[in-house]
Amino acid sequence: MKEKIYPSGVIHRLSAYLRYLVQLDEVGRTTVSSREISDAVGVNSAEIRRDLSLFKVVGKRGVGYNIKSVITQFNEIIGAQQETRIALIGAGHLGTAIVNYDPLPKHGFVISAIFDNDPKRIGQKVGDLVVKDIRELKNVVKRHRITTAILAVSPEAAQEVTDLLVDAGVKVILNYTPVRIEVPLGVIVQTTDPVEKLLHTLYYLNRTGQGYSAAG
Amino acid sequence: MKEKIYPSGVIHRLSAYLRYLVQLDEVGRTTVSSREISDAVGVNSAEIRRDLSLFKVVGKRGVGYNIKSVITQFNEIIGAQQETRIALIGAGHLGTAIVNYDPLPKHGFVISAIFDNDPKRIGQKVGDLVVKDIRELKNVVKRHRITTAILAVSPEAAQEVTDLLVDAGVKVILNYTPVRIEVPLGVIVQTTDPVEKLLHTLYYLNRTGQGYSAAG
DNA sequence: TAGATTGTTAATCGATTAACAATC
DNA sequence: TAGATTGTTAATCGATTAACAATC
Repeated sequence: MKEKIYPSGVIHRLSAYLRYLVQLDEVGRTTVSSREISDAVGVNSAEIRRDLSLFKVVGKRGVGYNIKSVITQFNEIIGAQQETRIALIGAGHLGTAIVNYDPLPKHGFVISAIFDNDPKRIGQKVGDLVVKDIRELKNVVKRHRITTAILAVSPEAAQEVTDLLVDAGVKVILNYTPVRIEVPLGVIVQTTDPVEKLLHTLYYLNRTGQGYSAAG
Repeated sequence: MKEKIYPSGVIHRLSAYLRYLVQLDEVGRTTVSSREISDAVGVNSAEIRRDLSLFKVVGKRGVGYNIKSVITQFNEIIGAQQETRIALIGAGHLGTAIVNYDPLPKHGFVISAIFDNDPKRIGQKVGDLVVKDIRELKNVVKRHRITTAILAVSPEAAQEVTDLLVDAGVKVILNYTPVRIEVPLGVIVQTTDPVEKLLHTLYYLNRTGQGYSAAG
């Protein structure tokens, strides 16, 4: 671990750039300018060039950056070169929507197993997967060496399931429930909450008639 | 509009504080210290006090802040005192999950109408609402004076539906599709994308064995 | 060449934090 | 009073931006 760890802000922007570049690559584009990325993700073009330069990503003056090359370098920086296997907990409406969310595989994220505790759901198919009993969680997670989980269960069950995940060795939890979950040091939690986003946006709606566009 | 418009970072933290305070209020707590908020939302306690002080929110030394009072003041600052009516577009799995997401009403966000273009879904009930034909969008939005929409349609339909929303007069769009949508100046878009969050988290997972917890 | 866009500097601005007197 | 926590200062650190020479 001699590598420098960059601040959260930079990595956040990097993720946004990567997300956009993969979209461009998909439609067959080969180069892109910092100006164009700026328009798409809402970050100042000078800052984008500075970010890229920080990671030793170089472009061609007068032309722009090579999309495929930047994608490769970004994936290396983030550590997303190989597949990341994910356990999805909760086979309800949200869970089903996540399984069918096609940008995930495009970025190397694969839902490897889906769990629920409802007997009516266990054994049912969701996408290509059969819903497993939550009691099989630890075994399956260990066997498939899964380190990442998406939590799409009821708020009441959130902490209990989190404890199971931690016990099974999961290191990253993307939390789609509205509650804050407690995890030991060493486990990363990311909470996705529409309420915070709506509140944030509401403020600007009420203060300005002006356009304001946020990427994240 | 003589009021000062605060930077995005501050408002983002404010939304996170509010989210947490409402949770505390629900379980009957009356006061909270900056230290406790800090532990919950992952922001330095000095920064929290500085933020509150910026908005003229005062606490009691040795005691902390009065939760109900802070909630009221925050709602005023954000402009969330009264109900915000929301149009939900897309009655699939994600749309259904959003309708049933109970923190929304707790913060004054009410799903007033739900739309789809699939004849099999139109007329069906989702929660307490009957799914309406997307062609009724403009009429309903105008009649209910709806200014906010949540977009939970397929990526292919995203831009087309966005244009309808803009035409109907919607000012805020919470975008749950994986595509970037184009809107005119004056319309605010917030994109919620699990891919960016996963990429961001993956970086820290690969660089540190250390705990790292992000609130937003 | 002419036009476009990078890579980098230098200056500014805002965010973050530790520390502690004030005071409940 | 003793303990706790605010409110605020002062110092630091990192993010942001404009500008433009370099160069494709």
